Amino acid sequence: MTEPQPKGSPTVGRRERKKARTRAAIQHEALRLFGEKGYDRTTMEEIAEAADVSASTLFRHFSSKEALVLTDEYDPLIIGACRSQPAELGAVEAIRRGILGVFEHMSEEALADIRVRAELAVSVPSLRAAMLDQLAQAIRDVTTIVAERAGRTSDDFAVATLAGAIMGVMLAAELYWVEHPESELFALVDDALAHLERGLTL
Amino acid sequence: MTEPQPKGSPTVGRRERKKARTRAAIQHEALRLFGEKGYDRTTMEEIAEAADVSASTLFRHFSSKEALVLTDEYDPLIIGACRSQPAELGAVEAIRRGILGVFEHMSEEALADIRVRAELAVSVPSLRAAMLDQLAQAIRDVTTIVAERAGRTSDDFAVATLAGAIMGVMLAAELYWVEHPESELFALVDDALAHLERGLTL
DNA sequence: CTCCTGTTTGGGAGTAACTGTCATTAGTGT
DNA sequence: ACACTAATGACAGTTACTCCCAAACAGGAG
Repeated sequence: MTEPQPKGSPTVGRRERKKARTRAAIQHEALRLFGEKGYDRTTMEEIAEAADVSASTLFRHFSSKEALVLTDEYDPLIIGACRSQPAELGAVEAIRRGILGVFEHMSEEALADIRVRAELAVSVPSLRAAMLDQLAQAIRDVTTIVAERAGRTSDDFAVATLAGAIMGVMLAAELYWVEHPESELFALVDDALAHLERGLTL
Repeated sequence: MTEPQPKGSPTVGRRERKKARTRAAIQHEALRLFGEKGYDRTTMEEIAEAADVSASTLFRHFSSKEALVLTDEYDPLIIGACRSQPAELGAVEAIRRGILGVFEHMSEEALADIRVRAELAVSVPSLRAAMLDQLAQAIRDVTTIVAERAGRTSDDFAVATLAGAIMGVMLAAELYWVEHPESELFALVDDALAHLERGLTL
């Protein structure tokens, strides 16, 4: 066990850096091509070509074409942010603040990226479909958070129901956002969760 | 314009009946094979073989492998049932009664079918994914119903939020049901919507 | 520097879900 | 019986994805 990172590099050696760069390059080229030519009209081979890697390598980094669009690193951040909210807050409020906290610290670039992905994810059937896997994972995560704050187990049906409602209103916000381009995602998510906390009265 | 249906046949002629029978046979064999061999280990050709049709015909009836599991005829029934609830009921209550009304009139066989599908839809990634398309459509349908009852437009964000919450709690009920086989789907859906109407208090 | 080890990559063969086309068959209205 | 349309079948082609094996390469030990 000699020191793993001798100098400035905070995480790892050249190997992993190269890997990360390759991965980023692939995703970058993929999103570019999807934007230029359309998702369906872009083949995995073209993406591999553009990123100057073999098709094998592409599939090792991204297990599916959908993953090229849907993969991001925000979910763990949001979960952490929700968890670290003051304990006296209710679950919905904690999640609301957690989400908005993460959004606030994002660059304009990253936000634009999210919008592109969301538009793709809504307009391309196979992507729209693949999103549910993310949604299901999100429901599980939310269930855990809700259970923690309520002092109940994740098996509690009331907890599951609330988690479902939370993800439901957030999904509705996202869909509304894509259909109304002039709106702002944060504001909608904020509104939706606030509306939920007030009991969804019309 | 001579009379389309001369005798007792309420809808159509032999051609469409045959078509419907072929379609039903395909789906039946598909679900059987999926149950026996597993979804991934069953090919479209095997299904075509088992239903005694060509692969072409299979794809004409079901545009994708997922559609074989996810296609059903209940959504329009449920929508109709919700619409025909007394006008004085709130949206959530109308939907609750509409859904339970349809479920009540279903045979044990049909219910078992639904269970098999739900289990497949949860356990098989590509199906889990494809469900979101159904979910999105359901959210749109629910949005319409909610808007009607609230005397608002479908563009109203509060309406969209409520619709999202309704589908969210129903999805949560379905997921809970699959994870807790001893529970009853109706009861869970009923509970979930009732919980929602009471404001999702823990 | 040199060898050794484990990881990343590339290449190629193979599978299976689709797609499109065209000829054939089978119901339907006249 | 005859024409018309809808359903089917057969076939070739595309593409996402998997498996496998060999080459290149980074990192540590002698």
